[in-house]
Amino acid sequence: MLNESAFGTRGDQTRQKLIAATLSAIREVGFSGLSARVVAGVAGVNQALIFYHFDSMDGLVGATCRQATAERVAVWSHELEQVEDLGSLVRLARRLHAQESEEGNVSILAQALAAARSDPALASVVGEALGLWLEPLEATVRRILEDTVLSEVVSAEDVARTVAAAFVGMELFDGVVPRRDQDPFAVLERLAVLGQLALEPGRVTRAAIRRRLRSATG
Amino acid sequence: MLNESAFGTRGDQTRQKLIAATLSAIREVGFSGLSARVVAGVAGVNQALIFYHFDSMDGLVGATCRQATAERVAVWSHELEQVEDLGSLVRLARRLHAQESEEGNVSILAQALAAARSDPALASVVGEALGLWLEPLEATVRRILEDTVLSEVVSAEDVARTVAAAFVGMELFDGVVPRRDQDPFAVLERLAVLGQLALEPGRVTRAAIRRRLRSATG
DNA sequence: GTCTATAGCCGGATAGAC
DNA sequence: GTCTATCCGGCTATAGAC
Repeated sequence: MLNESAFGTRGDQTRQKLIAATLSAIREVGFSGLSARVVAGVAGVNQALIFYHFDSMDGLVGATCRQATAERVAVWSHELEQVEDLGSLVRLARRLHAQESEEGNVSILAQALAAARSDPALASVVGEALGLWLEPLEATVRRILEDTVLSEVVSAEDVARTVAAAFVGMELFDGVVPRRDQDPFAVLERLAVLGQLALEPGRVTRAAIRRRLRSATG
Repeated sequence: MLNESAFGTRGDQTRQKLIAATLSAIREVGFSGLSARVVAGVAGVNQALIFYHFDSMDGLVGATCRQATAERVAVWSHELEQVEDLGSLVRLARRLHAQESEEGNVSILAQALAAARSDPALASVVGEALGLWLEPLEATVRRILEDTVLSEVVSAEDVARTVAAAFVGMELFDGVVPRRDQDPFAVLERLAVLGQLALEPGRVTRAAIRRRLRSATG
């Protein structure tokens, strides 16, 4: 390797080890229990290297958030592109929830989101990360809304935002509120069936919606 | 005052001051920045009193969570009882979001929820607090679903849980993802109009739903 | 019940040898 | 780039006078 900028240099390996260790550390001790000592311990490297490579703990957490999100989005955005109707979206959400929450990834995002409420620096990083998710989701929502009465009632952007927020909220509820039924997405899946039914041409007409909206928005 | 167990004793005043101070402290420095010194400073009492009255910081946070939630629920459950249809529920949610998020209360709940993911003791307290919200909400949802086709498709409990989760998620998104439009609830309000329309008797029949559900749930 | 003082720990971060 | 050693500050929690 004559090129020094190639990947795989020792320093680069350390950086990657630290980022990976940060993720496992959050999974184990949570956002609040995170510390330079814990991360270094998990990574098996010296604690001082965190500050050499990332300047501060905030720097490390930010880098981890960026990279981890980009990786997860890369995996799922491809699947998101195949989705053409509401039912498929809910089924995808169900799979995403099942897999990612087993790995603890959604929980990490949720915790970062909560911590960001009182940490402007983290807020900008998390905002960026969330944008990575919202972009492909918005495209999918736009496709689903296309040619339905909904498209003239709400914007794909607003809906995508609401869907993502609900998804994160459901993740937060897991493990705190005991759940009798096995899967929160079962509810949504059944509602999606009804939604799709209602969206069918002729069932609810554009004229009826316009009339109702006019009288509702006094 | 001959009765020692009456409210208003000095110790009781201190306890209340500490709980109130904990709330303001979380609003100012966030869950992560919370400490005995900060709370005592805000309350204007001695730091050691926290441990005298609440044993530990966890004890203080737990007591605060319990009391603050009970107060908020008491205020809103009355309004929740008046709600009879989807549109009213969304409008109430909008007002609740506007008022409570100005005071930072929902954000506190969201942060507690996130922190609870890696703190079993906090998780049980927060779970209890969330239950206080879910109970009146579930009753309201049950009333809304009554006599609609939805009532045989989903349970009020599941829907209440999903609605609450979405609400908390939207609160978390605030301040992290920049929002172009003024109010996330505007989307829901318009969707509610459509939903109410679709629920009208005759529009989507029970028979149609059963048929569709059977073919969807392969 | 409330105060002062302090023990004891763990956190982020740095200096400087290698 | 990596290591050892260390500073310093903030944290929870307690002991003991009042």
